[in-house]
Amino acid sequence: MKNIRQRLIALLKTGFCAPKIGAMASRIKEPAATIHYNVKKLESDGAIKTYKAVFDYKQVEMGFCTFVLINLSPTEYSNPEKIANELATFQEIESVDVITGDWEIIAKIRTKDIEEYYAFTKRVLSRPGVVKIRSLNSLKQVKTEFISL
Amino acid sequence: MKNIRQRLIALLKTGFCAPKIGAMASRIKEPAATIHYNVKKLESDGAIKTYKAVFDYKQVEMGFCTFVLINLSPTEYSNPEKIANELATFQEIESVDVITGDWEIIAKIRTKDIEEYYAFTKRVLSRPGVVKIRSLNSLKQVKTEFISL
DNA sequence: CGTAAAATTTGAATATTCTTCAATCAAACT
DNA sequence: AGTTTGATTGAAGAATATTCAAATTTTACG
Repeated sequence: MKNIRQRLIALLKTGFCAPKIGAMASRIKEPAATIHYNVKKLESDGAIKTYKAVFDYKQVEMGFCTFVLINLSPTEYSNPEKIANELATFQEIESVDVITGDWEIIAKIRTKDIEEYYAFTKRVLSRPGVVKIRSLNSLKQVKTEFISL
Repeated sequence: MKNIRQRLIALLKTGFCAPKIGAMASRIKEPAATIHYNVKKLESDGAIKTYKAVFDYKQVEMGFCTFVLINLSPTEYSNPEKIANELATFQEIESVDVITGDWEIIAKIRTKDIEEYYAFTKRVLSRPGVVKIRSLNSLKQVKTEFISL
């Protein structure tokens, strides 16, 4: 057993998928060549970033989900995207947004369990520029990535 | 011109994609039949929910992104999932979670612009059981669905 | 341990689906 | 109206996925 499963999950999480031209063609009752043309156009316009899989994250070691609100130090206010971009590099982070209101950044984080989450906060969230964080822990994931669970 | 584009976006947002067996096979240097077997296993285990496209949402009329924190009335505390499930039915809602802390639910919402968002709040978020909401507006989307933008 | 059953891996044949292309049609602009 | 650009289409060809039976590995259990 070569543990191919874990490597496939890593690949499918962000890519290695393709549109089903024929299935869409029959769904909307247009010729496949027409669908093909329109999909290629979406791609070349840059409107489509990637094709990927959505998982039942509990089954693939990413079942613990937390939203983290982050306050930056005043020195970072001129460029909140710097820290946002740093956070975005971690594969545990599903999303990062710079936001309005009492907090500067919101990040959505997926780990296996609370222990891994604790390790992640120590490793990643404790960094210069981050002065305060608040964790909102997901008790129940009802919908993710537009997919109801 | 049949405006096929919009219909394709709607389909690709939640499905109508498939894994690229051959590309993954060469990437991790294993036979295509092996990759095929493992992917089908992930699917039959229910670990994979769907294959879908991720968009540059600004280009597809979903550029305005808001996180909404929701307080429920005490009568809903016994079953926060009821309202969470109701919210999940709307295609504007990317994610819904029941959470710990000062708020019961967090939802991520995508609309074309602030006007559409305002209409959405009036139409959807103003409902029995929801007693208070706070909107955190995204100023800059750095990463979504594990994809850096 | 040892053995049987179950699960996984694999190459090669087959089946399915995508992609291309030249022709046609529609829209936009002078 | 005429010209250019963009969109649609059927059919041929190219590429990719799927199946299957055999070999191998892992797991379960006596």
